[in-house]
Amino acid sequence: MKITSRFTVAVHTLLAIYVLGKEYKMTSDFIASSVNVNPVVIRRTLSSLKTAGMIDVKAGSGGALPVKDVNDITLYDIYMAVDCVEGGLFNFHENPNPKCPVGKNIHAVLDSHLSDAQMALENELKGVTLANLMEQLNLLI
Amino acid sequence: MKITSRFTVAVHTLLAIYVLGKEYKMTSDFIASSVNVNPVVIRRTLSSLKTAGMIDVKAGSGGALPVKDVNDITLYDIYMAVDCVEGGLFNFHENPNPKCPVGKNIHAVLDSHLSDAQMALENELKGVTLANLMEQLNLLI
DNA sequence: TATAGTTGTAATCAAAATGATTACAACTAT
DNA sequence: ATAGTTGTAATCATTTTGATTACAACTATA
Repeated sequence: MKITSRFTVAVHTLLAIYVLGKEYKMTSDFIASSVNVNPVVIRRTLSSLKTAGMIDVKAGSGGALPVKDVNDITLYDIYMAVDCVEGGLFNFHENPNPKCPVGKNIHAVLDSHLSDAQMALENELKGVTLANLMEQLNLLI
Repeated sequence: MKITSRFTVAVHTLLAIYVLGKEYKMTSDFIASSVNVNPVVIRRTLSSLKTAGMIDVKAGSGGALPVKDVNDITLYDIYMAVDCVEGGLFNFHENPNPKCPVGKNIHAVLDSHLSDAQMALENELKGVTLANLMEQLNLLI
């Protein structure tokens, strides 16, 4: 299986807010039409990003506003904000047989390698900031 | 979401075959009781591993046998053999709005970074061989 | 060659996760 | 007071997963 699209939706949402926020009021409806998903999906995303301290949203008045500096938001931060891989990236079969020498030790043998692989992925995400993405984006607009 | 347990099941299966194969006949039933899943799940796993050229299984006579050298099987090879992330590790929202400057360019901006992250994970898996795992396992048995 | 023990695979099922959608209360600016 | 929002619960359909049943096909061997 794959990592939930909540992640790319959240990145898209932040880019929209930071890039278009001065020109438009960034309501969930507006963002939803850029991302092309249901506005409720965006409201949930905004809620996560707000909890993570990246943006501000107020019920009633509406419109999301940037809070954090673009250099202080990495892809990893966003990935964490929307709970992509709670409890580890890899699924593990539940009850290996403890009476079998392999079943008994499979976790001891495998866990650290899986964790290393997950960390490698996450470190890569830590190396990309929203500022980087905006820089790339501005060259294309 | 997470990477399917087919992967850890396959690693467990190979370890069982390579470590216990001299002592026992490695039928799907036998392996299933070590992994603690349904024998059919193991037969499907064996089928994938056979297609990848790692083991041999014959209908009728039964019992899986090692084919490849343990130094020539990495965690990445196993991960590929059981199709963990066909079509990319990350889900992407399907139809970003091409009329929006962000929607239009979100793929151009994001794809390479996601691909880099996936490659970082996979490179880590390439660095671990079945020989490494067996070495660790033998210290514990 | 008949048989017992396997594998290969299709079909079905239940469970879990995901995202879509509806609905509506609560809030805020004007 | 109102219009436009957000926040969130509830429901739904879809997809994916792994479990399970069932059975044909195959092989060694008695």
